[in-house]
Amino acid sequence: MRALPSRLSRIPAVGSDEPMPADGNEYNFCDTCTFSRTCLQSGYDKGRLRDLHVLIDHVGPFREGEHLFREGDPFTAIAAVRAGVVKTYVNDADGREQVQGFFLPGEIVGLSAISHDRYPCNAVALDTVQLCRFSFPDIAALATRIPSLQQQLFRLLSQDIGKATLLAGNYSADERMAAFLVSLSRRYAARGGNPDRFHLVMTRTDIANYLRLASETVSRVFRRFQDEGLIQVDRRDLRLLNLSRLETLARSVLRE
Amino acid sequence: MRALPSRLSRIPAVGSDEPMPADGNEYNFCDTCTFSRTCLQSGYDKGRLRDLHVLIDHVGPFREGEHLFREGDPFTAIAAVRAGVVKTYVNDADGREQVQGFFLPGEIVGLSAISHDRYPCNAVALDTVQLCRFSFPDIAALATRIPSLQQQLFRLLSQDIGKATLLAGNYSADERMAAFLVSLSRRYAARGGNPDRFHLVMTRTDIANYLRLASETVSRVFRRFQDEGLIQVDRRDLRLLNLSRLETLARSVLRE
DNA sequence: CGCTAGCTTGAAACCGGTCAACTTTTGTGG
DNA sequence: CCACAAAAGTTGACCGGTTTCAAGCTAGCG
Repeated sequence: MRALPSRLSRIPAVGSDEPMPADGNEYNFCDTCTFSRTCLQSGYDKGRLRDLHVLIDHVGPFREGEHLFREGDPFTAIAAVRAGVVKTYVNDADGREQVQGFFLPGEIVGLSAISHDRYPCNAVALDTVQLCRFSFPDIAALATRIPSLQQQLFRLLSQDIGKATLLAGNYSADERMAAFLVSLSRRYAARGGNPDRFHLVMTRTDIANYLRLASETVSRVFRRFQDEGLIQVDRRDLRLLNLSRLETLARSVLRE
Repeated sequence: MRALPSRLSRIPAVGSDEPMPADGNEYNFCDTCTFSRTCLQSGYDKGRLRDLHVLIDHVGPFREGEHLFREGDPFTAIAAVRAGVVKTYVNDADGREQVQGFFLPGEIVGLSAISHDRYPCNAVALDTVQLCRFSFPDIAALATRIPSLQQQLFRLLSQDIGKATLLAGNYSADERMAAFLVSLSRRYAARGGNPDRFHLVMTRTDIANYLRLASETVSRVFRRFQDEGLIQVDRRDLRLLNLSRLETLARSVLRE
């Protein structure tokens, strides 16, 4: 678990549900907030930056197992993960859990809810989670005045269509697992982490439910990958020993 | 195959690639254009309606087997299907075709391209296809002035995330087929067609590639559904004899 | 007529799921 | 700190749905 940036130290203490008060004098954009980063890159004037910033509620921490929202809750906001990992899932007809995605710091949760007025899935914290929460109606309204913000929203939504398409293919257990590991590796690396050594915050069952495999299969593939020298697993700690071979395996899933 | 509305008779003849000239005097919104319909419903003033309309290129017809765009083509426009059926697909590493979707009249093709500057898939006409083509940069710019248009775009994108998630589950061949048939039925019905009798424009292989099954499996399930009195198939002509049982089968896939 | 693409049907193989037993880890309370 | 229980993970044996392979069928078309 990486340490939080110092500017986040003013976040309300554990258990508090209150949004962070907007600070008119000192800007406290968080590094992980995709919107903020995008807008900063685009070189916006202070006024509009302030417009964006006042929409952001810094909420958290949520502790392991706490729900950010549940299926059927009225949809009001999307959220950028600032710290921790979020899992979204639904329960199918037989009560089985179908994991829809894992969201690492910097990634946006709740986009699939936009077309409804209620969340279509549950979101739960897998460890200690901090969020930037945006009122969606407000940010959409602001987007009408900031074209690049609108564009960013379109891009985020469109990207998620592509992601959702990935695991829809009928790939083998090996291909799925390799793609999962490569994807995690790249996403951690994109946030400054180590691309070939990280900690799995999710259980084997979570991974299985995400990849549409049985948890036993996940165990067996981990085992075999280790025997073949591709990875080294010690409980949740993972080392990717042969990233290029994993990428080859994942190639067809990730479409490269 | 349904007859085209009369107002489409002025469309350029077969083989022409030219967009339909914008007609300043007489509005010729097509019934199938989702954007136009939405904006009409929202009760917009004539001026803005005109703004939207001048963005629309009426293109076509494309004949069976003709490509609307190919993977890697520069992305410029999304398109509403006005008539006919479009199939989108990619070729995976082994050269196998992976069908991503079928688009009936009124549906939008190309949304997943927004996050890139190139189309991430191929789109081909399965029969004679007419399109309304929108320059995406232009329509996004217009959306900054028409909030409900922006909202409509957000909703369309978000819906596609949900759709893509549907077939990602590990469902049985029966569930997949039932969901496919029910979905087609509803989409035809939404456009004034018969919900329990329609023509499949796609081959068994297309269906199989879409549902991630072998084409033999599609054949066998069709057979069994017919033996069980659920449907009646004669080549591509299909009757749904027991829609409610099909819906029950499809329930877990369609999440109801 | 015969060719071809699309489709159907049967038999066998296989991948992954299910079931069951067991081990390891984690958490809790005395 | 230990005892105990519950959760998570591993491993093996078996089973079943789908795919694969192979052969034959049908409709459409030159």
